[in-house]
Amino acid sequence: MTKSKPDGDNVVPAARQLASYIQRVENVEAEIKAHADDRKEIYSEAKGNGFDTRTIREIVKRRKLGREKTEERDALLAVYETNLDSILD
Amino acid sequence: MTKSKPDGDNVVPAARQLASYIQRVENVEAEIKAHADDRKEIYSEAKGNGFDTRTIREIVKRRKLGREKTEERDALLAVYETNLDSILD
Amino acid sequence: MTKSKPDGDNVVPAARQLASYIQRVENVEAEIKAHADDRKEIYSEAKGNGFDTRTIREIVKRRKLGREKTEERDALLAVYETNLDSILD
Amino acid sequence: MTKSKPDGDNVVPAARQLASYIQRVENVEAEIKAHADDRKEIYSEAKGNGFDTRTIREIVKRRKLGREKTEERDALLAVYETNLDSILD
DNA sequence: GGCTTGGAATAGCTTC
DNA sequence: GAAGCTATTCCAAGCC
Repeated sequence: MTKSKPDGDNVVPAARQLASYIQRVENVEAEIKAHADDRKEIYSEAKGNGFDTRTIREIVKRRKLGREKTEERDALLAVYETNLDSILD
Repeated sequence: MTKSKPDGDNVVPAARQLASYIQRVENVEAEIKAHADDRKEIYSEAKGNGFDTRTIREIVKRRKLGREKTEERDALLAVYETNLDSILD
Repeated sequence: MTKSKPDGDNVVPAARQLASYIQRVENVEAEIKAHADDRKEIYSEAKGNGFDTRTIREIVKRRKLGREKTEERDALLAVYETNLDSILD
Repeated sequence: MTKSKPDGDNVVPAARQLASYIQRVENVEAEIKAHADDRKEIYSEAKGNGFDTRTIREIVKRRKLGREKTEERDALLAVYETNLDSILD
């Protein structure tokens, strides 16, 4: 036997550490949820004022991606669609 | 004509309002991302200390669901699996 | 007691039915997986021939949505972005 | 100029190839959708006969994972939850 | 081999 | 309350 100390010295600290991780995760998830609720409210308010939330979401995405990449993707899409126009549909 | 005011009095305010929504969404998304990064770090730290993050995630989920519902689901799963044991595999 | 028949007359048939559902689901999921693998191969081949798979995926989505709705969405996005141009960034 | 041939000799074949990929993808996606609908119907039928579809889905997942891994995960979850019992809640 | 993108599934919200 | 849509989460695979 390599140790004479009771399990409590190993297991319990590990359990406490595990509990700590779980509570920390639960705390940050509570924050995330609060902000997600805020966002939902913003969209709800925008919708109430006649804006299309889908389009707003898309704009937010495009801005996050960056103007340059967004334009590249738009351009490539246009090329592909132009080429297809004479063939499909 | 019901209005003599130029469009600017309508369109521009709408544009400003749209811009405001977008910025508010971007602000809360920045907060969400910060907290999500925190959570990722907690899991990373837990993993570094030998914990299984998948299991921790599952526990977090089960706690969020509540003890009662969790136990109900466990019980039902056990029933179904017991019944299947004599038939499948 | 409302019934003198052994449980087997109720439980076992239910268990058999449950097993049947599970196997039917597993069968269709095998089919789905096979086709999903096919799709992956097609994209892989397209990529090997120099096509951008992200753009192809987007085109597939747009075609699924339908030309009309796609154009509506594009148009609304353009309006929103034009209005924002003078305000944000 | 390295080539005297008209663009058509390059662009159009590429366009045709692109169109071919798109149609092949659309074909396999139609198959996938058909099978996904089948699966939905199976679950719907199971539900109509009193089964809990969430539990059936879980069983299908567990069987896909394999008995061994499933039992390992269950065991680890039990260990973690036992250790937490004395600390959290 | 890890990390980041992409796909699938689940769950929640919205709409009818 | 059912059904579609959206968003998030989870998992796998491909890239670095």
